[in-house]
Amino acid sequence: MTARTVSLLLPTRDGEFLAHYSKTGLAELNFPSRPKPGVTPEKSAPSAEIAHWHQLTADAVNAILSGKSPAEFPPFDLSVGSDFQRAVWQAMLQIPFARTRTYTEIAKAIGHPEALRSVGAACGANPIPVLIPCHRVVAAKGKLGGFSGGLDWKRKLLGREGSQLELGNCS
DNA sequence: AATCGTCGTTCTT
DNA sequence: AAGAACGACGATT
Repeated sequence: MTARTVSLLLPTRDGEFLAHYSKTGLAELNFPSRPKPGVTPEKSAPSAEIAHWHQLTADAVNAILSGKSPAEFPPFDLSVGSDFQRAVWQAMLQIPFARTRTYTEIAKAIGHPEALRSVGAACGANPIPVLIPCHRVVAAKGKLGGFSGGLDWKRKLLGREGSQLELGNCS
């Protein structure tokens, strides 16, 4: 029995994202090219509370896409994740705007210095990309690592934030 | 370039 | 319930 969620379109200059809200907050955010299969977006928010959350989500997403630090986030519903995954996602939220961390640094930050590979898996399982900035997690030696939404998005997001990418120049 | 260590999650018995 | 396989990694050979 899956928890009921409300899905709303989120137009940006880079296409229409799709945001999913549970009873307690934003539960999932999809990139334009990867809508969650089998869901049809609502025409409008069914409650003032969700309308407010959606406004906050839209503002935050648009801010980041414009290279600006987001002012405010909606509440997140991260109840789907395991303890380990939530710890990783929380750690990613601590990464300052326009900065990056390596998978190893995140692993150390949550007290599992050896579990860096699992950290990568948890990044891929992040239900709210862009706002939970999985794009700011990069591999060691300036390598980009991977990205669930496609590496082009990771580059675009980091570029918009003005992060310095030292790619490929480390042979 | 190929291999190995490492560990949480997911898929198979 | 238990074990094997699989990674958005990193270090070594």
